[in-house]
Amino acid sequence: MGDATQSRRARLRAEATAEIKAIALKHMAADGPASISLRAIAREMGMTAGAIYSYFASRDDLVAALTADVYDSLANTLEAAHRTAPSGSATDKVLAHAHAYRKWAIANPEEFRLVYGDPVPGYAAPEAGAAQEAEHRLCAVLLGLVAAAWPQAADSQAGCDYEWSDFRPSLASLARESFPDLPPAAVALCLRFWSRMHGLLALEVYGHLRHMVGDPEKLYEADMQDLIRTLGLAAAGQ
Amino acid sequence: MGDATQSRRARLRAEATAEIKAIALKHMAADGPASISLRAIAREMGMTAGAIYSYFASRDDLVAALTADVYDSLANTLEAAHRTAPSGSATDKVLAHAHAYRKWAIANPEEFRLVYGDPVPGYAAPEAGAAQEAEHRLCAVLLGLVAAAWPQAADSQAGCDYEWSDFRPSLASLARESFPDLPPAAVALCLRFWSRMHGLLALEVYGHLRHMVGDPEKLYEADMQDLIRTLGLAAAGQ
DNA sequence: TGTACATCAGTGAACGCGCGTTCACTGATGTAC
DNA sequence: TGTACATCAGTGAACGCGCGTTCACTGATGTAC
Repeated sequence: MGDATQSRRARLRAEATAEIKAIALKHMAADGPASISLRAIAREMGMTAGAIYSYFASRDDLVAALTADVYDSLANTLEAAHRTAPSGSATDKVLAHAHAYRKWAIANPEEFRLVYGDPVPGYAAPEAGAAQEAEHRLCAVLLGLVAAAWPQAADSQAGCDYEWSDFRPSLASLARESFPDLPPAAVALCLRFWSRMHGLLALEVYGHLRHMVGDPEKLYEADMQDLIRTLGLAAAGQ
Repeated sequence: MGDATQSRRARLRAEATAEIKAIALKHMAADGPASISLRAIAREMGMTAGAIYSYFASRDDLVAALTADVYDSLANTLEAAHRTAPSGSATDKVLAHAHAYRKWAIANPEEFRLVYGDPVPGYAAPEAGAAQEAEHRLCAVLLGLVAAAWPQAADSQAGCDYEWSDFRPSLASLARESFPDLPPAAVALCLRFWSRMHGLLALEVYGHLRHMVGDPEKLYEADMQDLIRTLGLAAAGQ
């Protein structure tokens, strides 16, 4: 490990790898996930097509790395939002999460599409891997949020009858282990919270709000305020 | 117009055209919108690639026809639901709309993706066309729904401040012409209702609920009941 | 009813293209002594 | 510090493939008289 020198090669390698990924995402943003092409990336980098194979063993490898990166970045973003919420109140945590999620999605629409949109054609995602692990982290963050809100929100969910068997074992066991006091209805609320953010973000990212509304953020904020209110949480300013 | 005989050719032509579209959608379901290929369609129909050009002038033409069909089918479905709702009550209309929308999306996931997911690579949608007209019809149905519910739902939206200028002119004028009594906050509610259905449906169609929940329909129903409740509408059974 | 002509769905071969991937190679960078 | 060797990013040519699209053609179906 002859530090400074060897890490020069390593650094160049890391930079090139990052550039390949960045260009792949850029192309995806323009034309959908099908347009990720090793040859096009190489062209843009001023390299020969074959040179990419110094960095990724195949196109599928690149897509897998991309996917893992994106899940990781999203999970980090949301965990950070949870940690740095202005106060510990459930309302603040929910709003911080919602803001962070939207900010990430709007700043990185390609990433959002890669994870939540159509699959890359011809790419078969590995059954278990970094993506599954990150999905786990995302669920954990959402469950933490609902757990914080549940003491105040439980009443508003009184009419919802759920059993643990309504959920897949992996989600049910995650919930029961991390938050033993939470009932199944709280897990349902967690998924509905997620979908509520997702609906507005997906419409915005895919351009369906463009012809409807000038400031999608305002609509998103209003919906989140409505959520806070109907859950019976304390208003934001305390 | 030598009826029976000439319409034989016309019928065969219509059947072949429909088959081309059906196969295109089927391929899209398997591999995303990028996988719509004239050659693959011709192969599956036992024809030569060039034969497709008897029915569509180009691949873009096929995609445009597909998109128009899908928008039309969705608009027809939702308009029918509005017309045949069990009673005229706002609650019944909202639930009928929500059911019809989900039923359509789950029965036709390819269609849902074509409209709400990634674009077909290399396809530039025409600026004005059947798609825009159908989108208009969809907005009109949603506005009708909110108009029916507004007398009861207005109170729950008291905190929402909207101006007409918050919306794009096309949407604002559609709302003001069709329902002159509706305030801007009702249009916002309309978009939020749409996005609320969309969130759960998009997650389900794209497979993100598969690892979470056994019966996504139950979650969707629960969310719609919650919506009804928080809007202050009368419960479903009257 | 029969014949001459028009229509037009479908053929088969060809075009040029961009793709992922392989392979023998070059040459600069880094390592060991 | 200098030399011999190893590593490895990148080259350039080639492969086979599927694609959209064009084009001159054939032959069955439909039309007009």
